[in-house]
Amino acid sequence: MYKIVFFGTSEFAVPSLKALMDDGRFEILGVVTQPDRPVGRHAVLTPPAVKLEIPAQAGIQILQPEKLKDESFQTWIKGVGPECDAFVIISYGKILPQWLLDLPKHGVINVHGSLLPRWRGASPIQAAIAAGDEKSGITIMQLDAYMDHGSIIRQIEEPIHADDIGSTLHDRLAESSGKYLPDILSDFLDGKIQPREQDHTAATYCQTLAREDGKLDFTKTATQLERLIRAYNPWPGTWMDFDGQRLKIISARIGAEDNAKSAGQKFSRDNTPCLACANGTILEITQLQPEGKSAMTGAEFLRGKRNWE
RNA sequence: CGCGGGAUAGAGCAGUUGGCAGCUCGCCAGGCCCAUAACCUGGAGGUCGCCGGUUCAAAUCCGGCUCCCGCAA
Repeated sequence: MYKIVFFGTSEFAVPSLKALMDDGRFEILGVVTQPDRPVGRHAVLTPPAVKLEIPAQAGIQILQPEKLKDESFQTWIKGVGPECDAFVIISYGKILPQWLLDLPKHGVINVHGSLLPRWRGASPIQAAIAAGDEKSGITIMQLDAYMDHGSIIRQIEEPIHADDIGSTLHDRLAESSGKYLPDILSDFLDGKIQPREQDHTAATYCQTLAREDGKLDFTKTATQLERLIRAYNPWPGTWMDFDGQRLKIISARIGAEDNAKSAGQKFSRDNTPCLACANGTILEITQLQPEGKSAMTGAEFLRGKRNWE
């Protein structure tokens, strides 16, 4: 049995953790995840998704160090690390320092949500949809000292559909990871797979996203914005200013062009609120959400808001 | 007790000097039309989130409560 320690925090890591827990080839000596954080409107202290997946009777040790330098964590990881075949890190949320990468026998294995070297960084799924990529996928790789830079063990492609939003692609990639990771990890540890170095000249990068990044810029084309709206749904979401408030745009489609409209102009067509974008391209808003209100369709929005045009 | 918006017909919203509850849709019936998601006529559908208070009279003023949501984290 291979001994591993699992580092992971968010939903993306859950299918992989479950797959490894259920697989007799692996013994999980511990799960390292972020501390419980205040979440939501009333800042309720909430455990990370990964922690919630671990049944109490599994007897798996859970560690939630605030910092990797915490003395108790260091003592534990340095004790258990050298007997590990590998650490598996998926969506953990911290950069692992070199001393930690050096602990396990075969290093640290990472799953990244893109086909590296494309989309290194913190938001590969949103970046792929926003860029109009036709396919995405997961990369199982060795972690080295640079971000998403290590040698590739294996990649699994996943097509991006025209109606994919951030969460749907996220979920498929997470499932894909859970489905393939155990076998690939096992083969790698058996020495059956020789990792290959990335083509670093082909690397592209994406940033950590914040809510501000979701502000729609109507000097872009409707095609670009429609992709962005899907990519950023549900996180970080896209929005525009209207009536002194923030209007979240949940979904939209591309309408027939109209060169008489100027970029950013609001109008309606067939009971659907529309926005003019670059070069006369038109975005038809199908679903949106005003501040303080629940999500509604574009037609519903127009019934109450007479000042859209 | 982090800041803020909201709850009125099936949906989206108006409605404060307190005085019979409205609009745009949808729905039902009928009409017009070759036809229609278009147009015309009529109709059904509300304990105005809940509890209490003030008043001759409360959607509206006062107090308490529940739920939904935007921001922030």
